[in-house]
Amino acid sequence: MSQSDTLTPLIVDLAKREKKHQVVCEACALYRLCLPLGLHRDDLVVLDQLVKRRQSYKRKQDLFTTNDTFSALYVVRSGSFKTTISTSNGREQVTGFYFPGEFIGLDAIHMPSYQSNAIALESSSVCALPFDNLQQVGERLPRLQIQLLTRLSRELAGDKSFMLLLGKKTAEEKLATYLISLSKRFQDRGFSAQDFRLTMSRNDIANHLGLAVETISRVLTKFQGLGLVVINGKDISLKDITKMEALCG
Amino acid sequence: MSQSDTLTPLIVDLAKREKKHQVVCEACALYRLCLPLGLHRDDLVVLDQLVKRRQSYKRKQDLFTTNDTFSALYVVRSGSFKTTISTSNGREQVTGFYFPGEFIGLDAIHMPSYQSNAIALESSSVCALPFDNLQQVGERLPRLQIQLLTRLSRELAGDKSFMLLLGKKTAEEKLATYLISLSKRFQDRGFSAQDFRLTMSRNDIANHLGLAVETISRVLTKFQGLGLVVINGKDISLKDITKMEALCG
DNA sequence: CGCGCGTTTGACATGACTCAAATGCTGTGG
DNA sequence: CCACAGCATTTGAGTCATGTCAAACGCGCG
Repeated sequence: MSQSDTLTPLIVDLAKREKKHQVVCEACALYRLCLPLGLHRDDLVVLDQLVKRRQSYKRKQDLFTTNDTFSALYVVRSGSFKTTISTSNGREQVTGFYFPGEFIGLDAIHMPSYQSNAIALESSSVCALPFDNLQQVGERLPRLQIQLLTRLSRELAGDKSFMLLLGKKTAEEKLATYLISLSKRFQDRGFSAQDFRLTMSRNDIANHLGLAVETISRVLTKFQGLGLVVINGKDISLKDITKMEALCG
Repeated sequence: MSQSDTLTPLIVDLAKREKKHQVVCEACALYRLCLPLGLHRDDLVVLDQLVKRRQSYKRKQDLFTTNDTFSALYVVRSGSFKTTISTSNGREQVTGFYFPGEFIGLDAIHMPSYQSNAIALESSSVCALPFDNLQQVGERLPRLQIQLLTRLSRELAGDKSFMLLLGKKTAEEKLATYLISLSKRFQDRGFSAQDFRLTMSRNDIANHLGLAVETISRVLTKFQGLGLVVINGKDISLKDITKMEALCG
């Protein structure tokens, strides 16, 4: 079966999407970071058909909640999200933060329901990749599957080194590591590695790093005292990234 | 291209393997737990051709080390392994334990090199899945790719809830959670959920849970005092799994 | 059988937590 | 546009869970 059989209706569809400002993958600002990377042009057309674009969420709104039936993976398009899980008695752990181009929901693949809660930290939007289709389409697009494998593997590796942070690092090392990690991620996304905005609350940071809010506050003021950072509310400026990296342990 | 083109030489090859006691996947005791699950019979023949069986390792021997070039995924066939990563200044974190049927190396997919160290805890053996081939073959066997996605996703979900343990649980809750988790894994593998052997040292357990060895010792004796467990060196017997689950927090 | 490592037990130290209170910021309604 | 309410952040003081250090014990391997 040739792919061009299905091509004509698709092009019409894509045109419709353009009208609704639903930028096709190829034209998306995240193109370089997102799923399509490594896909052929024909593959992209198929992917474009699959993606549900521009779902918007405002601050504190749930993208999904534990036990919601698993239906789609999400790619952050703008803004940021946090994911959390909880103990039976209600203690909560922030398991990750997600920025544009990053995937949310990878830990629920082939589970009946999501394994965590995903909450917007600010006004944000995502592309949804309905997983049923993704799987069918994936069988025709091996490169798509490989992209998924790569993403999963990368997040897994990240979580392993986060275990090292949680298990073996001091409060200062944790915060330094966290700031450096954010800095790198923003840099990868084409933003400043030095100046950025902490869209999550101090509470979220503390929770994520396994610390108390007060400790975050104290360490941040200490870092500021050392001239390592300048802090202005949610805005932070890393004044000596090299020295900060040395503090990561 | 029909698959039977390649079938005849394969059958000869499989016969050779049988002679060398290299049990084909279909006849393997781990069949139910391992990769082949969900594959069709024809697929299995292809997979069998790919797998390098019966690589043996003795206690403390490395399966791979950080920065070794990534070449294969491994499935534990017998025995057990731990994986570790380290800070630049030499502190080490045990990131996981692996038992028969479980995959090692998933965090290195599409990386140039392994991201961790994998070390045998006892005399153990693995099946190696060379990844170059796996990828090629995967393009012809979507079900294999899906198995891989599922495995990765499951390990990711496990690591997320391990973050909850490291970040938010007390020493007692950590150890209780750990013991229950082992119990479940052994049960899944057809072994007793009550009596099993801790193949890893107290040090490894402590390290993994973000605690000191002494703390493990103390909590274990406390659990024994409460009649929750009976401990005999590396052998442990869970005397009240329900009560232990209640301690998991 | 003995050596050495792994484990247990005890005493003490401390990093980070908890509680408390002051201060600052943000979004909302009049 | 301002003022206030309510939440987030900071700072300070005291406590505690778990770590560190030290020493005895015992099991398993050669």
